[in-house]
Amino acid sequence: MGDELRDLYYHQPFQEDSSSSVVQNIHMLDPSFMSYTNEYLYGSSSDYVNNNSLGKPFGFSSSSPSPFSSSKDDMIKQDLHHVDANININNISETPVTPNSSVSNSSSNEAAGDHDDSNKKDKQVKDESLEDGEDASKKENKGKKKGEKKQRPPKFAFMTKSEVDHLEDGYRWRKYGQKAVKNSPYPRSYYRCTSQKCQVKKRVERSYQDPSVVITTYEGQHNHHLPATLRGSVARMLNPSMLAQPSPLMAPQAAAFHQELIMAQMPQLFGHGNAFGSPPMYRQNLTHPLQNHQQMQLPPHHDYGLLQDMVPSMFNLKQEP
DNA sequence: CGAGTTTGACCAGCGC
DNA sequence: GCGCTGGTCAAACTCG
Repeated sequence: MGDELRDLYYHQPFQEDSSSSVVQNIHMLDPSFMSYTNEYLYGSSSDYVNNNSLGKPFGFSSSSPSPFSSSKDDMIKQDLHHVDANININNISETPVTPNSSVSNSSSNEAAGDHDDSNKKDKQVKDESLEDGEDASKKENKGKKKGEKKQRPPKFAFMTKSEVDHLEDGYRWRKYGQKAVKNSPYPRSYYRCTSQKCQVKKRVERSYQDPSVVITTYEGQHNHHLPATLRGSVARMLNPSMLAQPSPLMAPQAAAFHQELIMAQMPQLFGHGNAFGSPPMYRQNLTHPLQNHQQMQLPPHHDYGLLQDMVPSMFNLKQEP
């Protein structure tokens, strides 16, 4: 538990720059989200996997126990998470809470309490074998030793207020499954990166308690570049303040998903009737505002030539062959 | 026609 | 052992 909690980060991709009307808009959009973020946060994405897979919100404070706590142990677990998260916040005072997203992260060396792990490890074995073209492996892996522990890719989860379920992040994903989430009217979708040899997966589900919140969990790291076209459009589009380099305090996995978090903010930029577009427009297709970026009113002092240089360097953080 | 989505079936782990 | 659940597979389908 301790190790994974050390990897918990709160990161704010936006500078609190009053010159940016965009940022101001974000704060005005959902003033309640600060308290939401502070209240609902688990210590790690693996915690999210364990607890939220049962349809619970991303986290509960001890003062607001989950209505879906089915046992005393669950309640205790939630209290522990809350306490640990607070400790971590105190340790990382320079990384303020994101106004509309909370981030959690865990390493592959997950705590012993992650009872869901072994299940997924076996699945991973199955996937890897299939990739090698061993048709019979699917059956063979059934006989794997029970106690055998396999390394899992790092997981990284965050919540985003968004009207779209699947947030555009520059990568291409193929949906490979959808499951109903217990105690939630909203299904969970499973995506896999379409790039060959890239094992990154992500799960997307909507919080049952606050349907405007999308919970995205990533597993693994991309071993390839972003598609060039998307990279370019994103670079031209984003406010430089959003593209601040990941905090040196961030874990590698967190840094790797920094861009994802930024992109996750974009519905906030475009989806609430501000200068960039109306909510239905965004709901329809996230790329619309990107394509219409010429119409944006950009803060006068920002150097967008520099910006375009910043983006690839930031994205390069994701590459870890 | 290829790429992506849908959806029912299947599998493994866990708790009782 | 059984039922429940999360995760994945894969055939059928849709879309551009």
